[in-house]
Amino acid sequence: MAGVSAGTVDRILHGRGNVSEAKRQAVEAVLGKVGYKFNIHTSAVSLKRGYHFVVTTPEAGEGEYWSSVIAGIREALEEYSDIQIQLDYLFYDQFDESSCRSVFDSIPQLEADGVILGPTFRRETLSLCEALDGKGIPYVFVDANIEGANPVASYSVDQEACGAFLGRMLLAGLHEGKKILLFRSERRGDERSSNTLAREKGLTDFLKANGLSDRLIRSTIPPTDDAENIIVDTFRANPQVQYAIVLNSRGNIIASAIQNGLKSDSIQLIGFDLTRDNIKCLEEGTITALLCQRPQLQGFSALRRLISWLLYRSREEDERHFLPIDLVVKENLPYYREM
Amino acid sequence: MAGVSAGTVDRILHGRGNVSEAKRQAVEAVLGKVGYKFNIHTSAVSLKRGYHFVVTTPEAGEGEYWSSVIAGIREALEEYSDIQIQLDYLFYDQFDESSCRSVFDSIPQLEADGVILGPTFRRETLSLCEALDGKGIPYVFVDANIEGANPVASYSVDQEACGAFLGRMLLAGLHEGKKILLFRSERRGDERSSNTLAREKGLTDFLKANGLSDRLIRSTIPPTDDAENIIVDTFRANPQVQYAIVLNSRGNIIASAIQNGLKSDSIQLIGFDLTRDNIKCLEEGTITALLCQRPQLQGFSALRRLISWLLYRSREEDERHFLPIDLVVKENLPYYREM
DNA sequence: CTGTTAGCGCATTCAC
DNA sequence: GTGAATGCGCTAACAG
Repeated sequence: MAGVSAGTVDRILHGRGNVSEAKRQAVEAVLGKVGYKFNIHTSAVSLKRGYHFVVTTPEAGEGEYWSSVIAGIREALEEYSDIQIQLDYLFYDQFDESSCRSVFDSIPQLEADGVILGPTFRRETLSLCEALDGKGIPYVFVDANIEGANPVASYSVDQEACGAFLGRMLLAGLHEGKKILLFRSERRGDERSSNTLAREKGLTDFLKANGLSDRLIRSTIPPTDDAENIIVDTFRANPQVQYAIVLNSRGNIIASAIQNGLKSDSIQLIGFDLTRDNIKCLEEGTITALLCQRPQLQGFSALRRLISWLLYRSREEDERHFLPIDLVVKENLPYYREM
Repeated sequence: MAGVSAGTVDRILHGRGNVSEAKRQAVEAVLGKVGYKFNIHTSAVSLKRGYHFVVTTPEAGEGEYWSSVIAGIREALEEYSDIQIQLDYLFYDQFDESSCRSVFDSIPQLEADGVILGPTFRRETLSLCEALDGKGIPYVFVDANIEGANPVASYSVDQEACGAFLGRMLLAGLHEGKKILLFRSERRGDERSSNTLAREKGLTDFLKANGLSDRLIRSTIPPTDDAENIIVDTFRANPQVQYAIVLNSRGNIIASAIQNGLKSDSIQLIGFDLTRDNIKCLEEGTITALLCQRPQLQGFSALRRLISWLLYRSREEDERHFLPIDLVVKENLPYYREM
């Protein structure tokens, strides 16, 4: 239609240059007129080369949060199995900044075609992103977005909204004179994760807005072996507690403490994430509800985005994607096998 | 690898016959060994023919439940835009059995390649399915499964689990001595929908199991113009009500009644489905929570399943798919734009 | 029953 | 700068 060959159209589609301005305009006019849509699958078939991606996240123990993200990445790999993709997984210790640094430092030298990045430490992440920017290597964030970096996209949930959502649940169920006990976990050398902090901010803002601030009691889970005893003591010292809250995925620890030390079933426990341990607690009824953030979909979307970026430099307006926040209880759990 | 031509492999892959047993076995052995995976997209490209599907559901007014299902179908159409698909939409009146019958009766003559079916009336549905079975036309259910039919697949949620889920929410929040007011809607000539009945069963079973049966009050929304007054009167007659429940997508009607006639903000209203009216109520705070059943994903999955069935006779073990049950409140609503 | 040929949208290579 | 030729997985049409 534009009087040019397939080769020229291909050069235009991929912005490879070596095309005269006149032909470019002619072809783009036709493309618009016929509503051309790039076909990523036939493209992949004829594409000879493969891609090499690096995936770097905190260690993903079986049944834990990050392994769901990885599972999502694997599903995308399956979905796009017509494309030859090699993945390198580089895990770091999310409680050890120097472990993160040494892993991140090694990544730019790998000359990957793209990186999927589960960030924890802001400084290390920014330094890695800067190096990747310098080499023109695209990267995508999962689980959290880091301000100041230039990712192709990020897939996470609005953590403050999570906190507010949690507040809404409490508001709906809190009885006259009862209290909310919020457990923070304290771990070796760990400044608390930014996700957890954002959740707490969302929660406290919500409680304040609804006049419930004085119902909130804060407590700390020590990293020591006698944590369970201390948790039990905290509950004993606060018999008015109706809700126990844990803002990370370790709700199962509180569940065991209640179960073993308190033998109470009047306390409602709300936690985060469908980890294997948490699922078990939900089934047994020792955890009432979990807030979840579609980790599989995060991983899936991240890899898909890298592929579409590399095969076709598709740009979108807002590349900060916020995924839904799900509430999972015993009754809807069986249907929450993601995707 | 099996010493046969592409044509023979193609015949085997699609079970088109005209292949000797020996070659079939040889090829299938190789297929298994190399982990062959059918590529639906390149298949579609070389496929000359298009497909013609019929979609038949209750009328899908803008912003209503069924329009989300349709939206999901449209998304799948987009996703598989490399395949030429023509869709015929045939809507019927879900409160008028004879409307359904006349629409369903016309479908077998259309000689479609496949049908997506949103069932309401059991008898009409079974009769249509029988006709389609006779013609070898595949069909997929959305929103509900009808026992006795032979669909390629069905995509719905477990409605009893929905009811139990709802019960769980009530159990968590119900205060001492407070009541639950369940509204049933009564409409012209309408036996109540089987989905609504299943939800009610799930709810009542749950309440009974948790010793809350005596907290439940049942009421009826008449189909008349003075419905709002009657609803208000019901609330006035039951001042102990803490929760109001509507098991269909018309929760917004109760919301207006409370808002206009009662001016109370102490009643928590829980409904179903992210319809436009319900979304508005959620944002305004007149509805506390909605249970949702991924209507878009239902539609999307249904069309995708028909395509994969026709392009490749992929069989799966259990083709009764139960989608997740989501809880949406004001705080997570912004992130629930499906898919 | 089976193989060959042509062609789908796409990417690459190479000659001009 | 540009177009022609080749090949990817796949299906269709046809010859034998």
